[in-house]
Amino acid sequence: MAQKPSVPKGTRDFSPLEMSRRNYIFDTIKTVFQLYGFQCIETPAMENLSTLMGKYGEEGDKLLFKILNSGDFAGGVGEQELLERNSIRLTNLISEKGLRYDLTVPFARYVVQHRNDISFPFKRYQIQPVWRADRPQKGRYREFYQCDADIVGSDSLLNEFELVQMIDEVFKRLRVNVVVKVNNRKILAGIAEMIGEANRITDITVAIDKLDKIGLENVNMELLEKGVSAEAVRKLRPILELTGTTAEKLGQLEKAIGSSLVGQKGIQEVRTLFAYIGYGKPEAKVELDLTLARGLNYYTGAIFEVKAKDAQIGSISGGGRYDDLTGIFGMPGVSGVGISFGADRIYDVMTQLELFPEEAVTTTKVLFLNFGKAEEAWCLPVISQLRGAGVPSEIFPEADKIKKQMMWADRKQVAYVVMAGEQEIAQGKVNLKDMKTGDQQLVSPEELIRLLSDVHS
RNA sequence: GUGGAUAUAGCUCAGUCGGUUAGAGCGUCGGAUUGUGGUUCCGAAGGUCGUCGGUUCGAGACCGAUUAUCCACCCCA
Repeated sequence: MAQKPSVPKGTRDFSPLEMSRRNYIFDTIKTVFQLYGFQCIETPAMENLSTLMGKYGEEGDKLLFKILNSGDFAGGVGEQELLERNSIRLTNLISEKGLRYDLTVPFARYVVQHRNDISFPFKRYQIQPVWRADRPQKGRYREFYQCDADIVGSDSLLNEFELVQMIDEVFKRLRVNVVVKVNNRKILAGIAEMIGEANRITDITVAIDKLDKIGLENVNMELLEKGVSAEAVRKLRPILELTGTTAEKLGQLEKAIGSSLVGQKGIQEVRTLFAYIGYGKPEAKVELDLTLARGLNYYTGAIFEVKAKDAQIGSISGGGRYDDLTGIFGMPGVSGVGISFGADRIYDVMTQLELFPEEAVTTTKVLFLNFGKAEEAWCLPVISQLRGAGVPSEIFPEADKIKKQMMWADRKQVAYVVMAGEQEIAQGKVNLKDMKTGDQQLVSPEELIRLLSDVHS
């Protein structure tokens, strides 16, 4: 046997069924984005490496897919560099482009590059694949889609609120039960400041992010290992153990870190956001989670994360505010806030919970069986009329056995089959079969068009 | 980058202590039924047991290497 073909690891094919379901998710997200006034843009799959490198930390750089220069890419490499075997230097010589790692950095580049054509605040959405060279595992791919919505050029917390509303709306429409977790980097900074470890904020946030996964004791151990003082760990403990309503948590937190300026600002922001949320009355549970940290280091204000209640798959959506993302591209002082829906994980959750409605499958509505040349000639004008009326219709291209044609219709999940053979045509009618119930009725072509273009669609 | 597991038909997997000719279910194809699918019955096709080497009279099974895949960690959507 020939070698079995395959796709690169972490990548996937999508069948017609999978695609109609994926499009159901994409369409829902797109509709909600547009409902809130976001406009669509696209950026290239590849970016200059100079745009991407250094934006995702040292780890991130390793996870970038690099594209080999075209032509004689080894031509410019000297003996010296080859002998050195320094991968990073060598990479710079033979690759100057990479596949995008997320949609936020290309968007920042876009904003800087097109600043004269954009009127701020700029609300954009973008639904495109991104690539990461990490090791795939459950719910984790090397090629996956992100659905991002960001607002840049506005500091208002109304934007944060709008994003929470959109999260709520999207998951309401998809019928996925979620918890929206909210936190604020400024509060985390305040905490770090108060326990006397202000410059260890990254280590601290990364560690406490794991709280619900590995427990308090392990978090403390990790903090100590990273060199955070025992005194600081002791001080941190009561803050991590805060309970109660959001207002109660904030009250206690204020006592604990109120003397930190940045901490106080954070508390204020969260209060304002929750006040807005109070007006919006979202269906999903929105809660303040002080242990929510999120990895991306560019967040400076609010951070969001969405988890599916009934499935264990990690976060299916997340985002936050970044005060100065465009600064690295030479455009300081532009604040942005955004969210990203992980369509692939949402798909996995919905599959697991069987949440896809039947209508999510897009297929032919009616198939005309093929009885031969004479019947074809009679059917084709009827099919044209159906299509004209917006009914997805087709005729089986071969005059195969009826059984075979029926089987094909069944597998394609066609809703109706029309049989117009010699008998029916003699009466000027067709036999319409409902594939779900098996019922058949003899109708005229006019009735057929009326029936199929009717309510059902 | 670190650790663990797996690899047998298109798919999911069984294969006992190393012993004759490699097993099932599902799927595919054909037929029962030349104008009726999703249910039933009958039949058929489909395998270099991931690859290379070793142990042995004998290897799908044991050992080594290699490749691929999956899972977990790190990190993340």
